[in-house]
Amino acid sequence: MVAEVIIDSNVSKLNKTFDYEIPADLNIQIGSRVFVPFGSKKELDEGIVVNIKEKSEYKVKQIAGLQEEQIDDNYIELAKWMGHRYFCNIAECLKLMLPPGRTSKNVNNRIKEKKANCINLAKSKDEIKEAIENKLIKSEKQKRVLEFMLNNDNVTYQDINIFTDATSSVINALVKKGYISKDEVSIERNPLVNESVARTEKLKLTDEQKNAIEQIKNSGEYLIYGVTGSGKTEIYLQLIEKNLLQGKSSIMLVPEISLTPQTVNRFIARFGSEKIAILHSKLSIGERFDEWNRIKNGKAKIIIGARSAIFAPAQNLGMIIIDEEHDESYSSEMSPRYNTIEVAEFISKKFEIPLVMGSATPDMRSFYKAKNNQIKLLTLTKRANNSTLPNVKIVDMRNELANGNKSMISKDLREAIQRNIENNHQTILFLNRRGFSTFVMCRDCGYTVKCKRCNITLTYHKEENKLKCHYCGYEQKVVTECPECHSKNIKFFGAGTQKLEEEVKTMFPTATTIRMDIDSVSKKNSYEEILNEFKDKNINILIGTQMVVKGHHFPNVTLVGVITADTDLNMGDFRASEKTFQTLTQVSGRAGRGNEKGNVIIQTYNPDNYAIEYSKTQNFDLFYNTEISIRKELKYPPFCDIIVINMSSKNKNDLQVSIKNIHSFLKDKVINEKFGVLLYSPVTCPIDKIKDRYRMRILIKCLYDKKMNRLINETMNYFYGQKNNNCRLSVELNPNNML
DNA sequence: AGCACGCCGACT
DNA sequence: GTCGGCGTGCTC
Repeated sequence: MVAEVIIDSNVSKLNKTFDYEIPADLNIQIGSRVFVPFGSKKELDEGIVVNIKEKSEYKVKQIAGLQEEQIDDNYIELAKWMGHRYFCNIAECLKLMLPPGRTSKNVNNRIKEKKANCINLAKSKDEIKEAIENKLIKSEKQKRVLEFMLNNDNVTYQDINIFTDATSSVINALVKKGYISKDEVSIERNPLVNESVARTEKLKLTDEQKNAIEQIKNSGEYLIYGVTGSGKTEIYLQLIEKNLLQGKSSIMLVPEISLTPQTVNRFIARFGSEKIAILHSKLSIGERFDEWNRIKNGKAKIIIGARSAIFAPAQNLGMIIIDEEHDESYSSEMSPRYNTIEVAEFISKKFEIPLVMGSATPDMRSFYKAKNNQIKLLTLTKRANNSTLPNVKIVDMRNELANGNKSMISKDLREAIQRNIENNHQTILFLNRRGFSTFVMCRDCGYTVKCKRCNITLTYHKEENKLKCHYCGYEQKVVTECPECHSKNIKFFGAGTQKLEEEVKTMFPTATTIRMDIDSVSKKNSYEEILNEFKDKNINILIGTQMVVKGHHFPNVTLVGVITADTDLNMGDFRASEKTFQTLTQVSGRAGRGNEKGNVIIQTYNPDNYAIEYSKTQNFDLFYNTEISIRKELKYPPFCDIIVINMSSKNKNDLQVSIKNIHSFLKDKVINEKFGVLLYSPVTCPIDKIKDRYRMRILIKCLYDKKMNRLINETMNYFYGQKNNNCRLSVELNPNNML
């Protein structure tokens, strides 16, 4: 028998199967993880069997080894489907489904690498010995483990992990073997066991909630559409419980940013931590490995995680829940650029289980499907705790300017903040732009300081007194003289969170403030710490970017101020209105979650824009009706799909030649085969250069069907089949942002 | 991606 | 003569 094997490689040219003979003594199935000789390499390559057949037309080599765990064949199909749909290597997709930390190269190589990493200089056993003898290893514990590795040939990757990301099972194994004393094991590595949470019982449901739970029985897709506070989470909890009683597991996805202890604790309180596994990006490889295994061996039946948790090896999966389904983080920006909702749809169809999505501001696509009965719509109109929606006031900033107020804060907002401080209530100010000011310009010649690598205006950061590129992270000193005309008349325009914080401090000298954006989060405190400090110390004003928008519950926050609602509107993307409405609705939802009625003040230069106007009453239906007719007229999703073919190169000319070539290839096909598609000419990307690479793209509007899929895959094969002058090509399906 | 093969210039 | 630079092409 012959196995078709996908070789573990990200190289486009190797994105196909290779045939290998199955030796009689190995039990090889579809999904088996194997070691195979490949090319003229000395080391074996890792591969995954995706098909088995009688004969091969090639002269085949033999499979050299087999690893224990294997991938469920349904997931092999998923990987194949993803590879085609999202134009990436099947191997890359398969990696998402493998145990964490065991994703590349063969075991020997990984151990070598880890050994090299852990002592930073050793590449072989001799070198490790030498390092130990010469006392280059400082920690006694490390030394003992290194000796352990030297004396044992069958040391596993997990054992080696102890230097960077030890798993609790490895630590325990090493303790048992006497290589580490018990006292040395101070790290409790289960990400959940941090505090004991008091158990909660089922809450009493409203009729709407009851109805929703009753309706969600069979396989199919469901959209729970309900305003903030309408009790979606309680529905999830009770659905999961139903599954649990039938011995089935559930996957619940939440946006990365709202995967906080508060969210998780609510589930622990209901089900206890033993049954729950958490997966998110902040976990170390070791922690992830432990959680993965608890899922795989069936101990954890409730899987809560960010998008990649959709690939968790759930046993007897009974349901998938996607909370805040409109959230951008469900579309992967990195290869493989998959859409989590689509992957979940695939899995739910395959296993014939319900897919439950929830949002207060559903994605246009989902809601359109719901209106057309492709998704079952379950509406929650009432807030569960009977709290009322906040009062929303829209302030026209053009009038402020006319009245001589040059500050970022309008008169109305200033007065409201003042009242809030006096009443000892908290305020959140939202500004979707970090840094101090957006750009630095010479007033005499109009020169603006840009990143040489990305061609993006640099942002001034006052604390560090530096100019930063928000795309590549490049930093430089502040200019005091124009490099072009040598004028000293340099001015800082626009305003970010840092500047806002400064203005707030001047305006309210006695108030306490705290800032939350990428800069303050990554520097000193974690995201969690900032929010806790805000809550526990009853800090007057929290100033932040998008981060403050999602899913937190602050009972004492009664005022939310949106400094500029227009940021998203002006970004030149067909989703601009949708994003604006979503953001405003979400940010408004932060106000008045306790007993006090909340107030929201939205500052804008476009008070008549429908996205802003409808967010005042959080009227999604009204917004949807307006937006959907615009989408239909201009032929945008959900009435079509958008495919973007991105190309980049360090050489501008090579890029132009290459992309023209691809464009004419596409054009011929489209004309000859009479596709109903709109193929646009190659254009320079809005950001024309990132990290020294020039960027151009071709946009295609079409219905992304099998025929279109084949055309794009043919185009990619055509590109990779010729010399490509250091040009890179990547294709995105319905990308999040069009920059 | 590796790795080999092969074609050409540089150097003992 | 042969060592090594890297352009080209293949991997079941």
